[in-house]
Amino acid sequence: MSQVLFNSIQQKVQLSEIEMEQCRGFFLAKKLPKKHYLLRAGEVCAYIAFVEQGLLRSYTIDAKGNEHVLQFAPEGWWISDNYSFLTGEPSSYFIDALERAELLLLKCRAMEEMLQKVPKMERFFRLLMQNNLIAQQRRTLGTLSFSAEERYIRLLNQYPEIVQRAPQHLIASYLGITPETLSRIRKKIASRA
Amino acid sequence: MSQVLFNSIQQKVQLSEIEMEQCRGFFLAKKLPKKHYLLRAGEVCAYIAFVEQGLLRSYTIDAKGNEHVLQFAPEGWWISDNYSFLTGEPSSYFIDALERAELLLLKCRAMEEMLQKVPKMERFFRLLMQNNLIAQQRRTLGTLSFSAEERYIRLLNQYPEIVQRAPQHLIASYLGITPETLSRIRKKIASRA
DNA sequence: CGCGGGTTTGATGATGCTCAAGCCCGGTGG
DNA sequence: CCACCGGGCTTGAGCATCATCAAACCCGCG
Repeated sequence: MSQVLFNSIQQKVQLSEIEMEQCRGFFLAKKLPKKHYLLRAGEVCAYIAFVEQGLLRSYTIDAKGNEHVLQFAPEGWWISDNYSFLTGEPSSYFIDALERAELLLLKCRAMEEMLQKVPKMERFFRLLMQNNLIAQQRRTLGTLSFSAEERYIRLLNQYPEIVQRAPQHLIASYLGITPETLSRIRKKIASRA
Repeated sequence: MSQVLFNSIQQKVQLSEIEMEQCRGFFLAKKLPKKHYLLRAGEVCAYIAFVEQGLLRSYTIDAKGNEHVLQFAPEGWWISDNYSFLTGEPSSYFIDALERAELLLLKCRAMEEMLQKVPKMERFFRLLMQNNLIAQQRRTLGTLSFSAEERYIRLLNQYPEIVQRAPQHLIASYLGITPETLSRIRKKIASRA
């Protein structure tokens, strides 16, 4: 099993060598070139993806035609549309590669089989989802409590590498502001420093 | 085991009579009068609470002294501070009762034992967390995509009973707007109807 | 070398906040 | 039973933040 994935799992549950080996078979390696899509709105999200290398993002396009970045996923992160994956309903999200990426895909069926065979993975995914939920709640509160500038600074502090690697207008979209506003915020911060 | 809890679990996993019976023992019944607290910021969140009856809410007070409602929890919902519960760190949330409530509490230790004894519950909590995550992501996108008025109307459609039961200034706080703004929005909507 | 996407800059405007005051209503004490 | 108190909701005026629209600029790439 890949070292990156191994570490990610080992942080939350202890798997034996054998269990690790058993898990390996359920994942499907995939390379995704820059700008290529893993998922498009309208399709059913067939897999949960673990990012070994590269940078992905998920986003949606709302009724007014505006794009909103939901998530960035660099190495060591998972990305998918949980709703579509769980229910089998068509997704309303897009997932694409901002940098060429190497992924480990887990299809729905394969995941179920893995959870049967290695029950500890049920616990792993429970903890994964729980941690994602905690982070998402923080983000929600952040958008309620803080100004655009404060949110940008918080993002800079928490995920500097993402701010580095993603183009600025996508950072703006993630923060829920326009590219113009982000540009002005950066100017203002720079003038203070 | 309580009927409400039974239904909530049965929606996600199939438990036998015996398993249900086994689970029951791990929960602790508690009545919480109106305005009483289940958790205060600074304390460690000792339990996950299932709401059998009544209405709870979690909120935080930010650095500027503003209150932000994170969640409402009527019958059939779970509420806690996942972060504090998982890590044992002090919480930064308050949880209190907007209506007198009947709860089933699950302490950390008891939860672990239950997961040992009834492994299906690990799956249940995984699905619970996953669904909460989906809902939370929707909320985040909602605050990015929609105006205050649109968000209020969406809340009205999705959770009319919560809008009914919670005081207006808490609804405003949940939506991330001031009570004044919500009042004006309601006036505007009424004048259209 | 020129094209084009992304970023910057400027001017204007809308949405929602702040502060202040009045109102409505339910609960409490006289 | 009534008077009063107080919290929550409403209303208004002025203001801050951020969006919109338009134009210029920058720079990597074909």
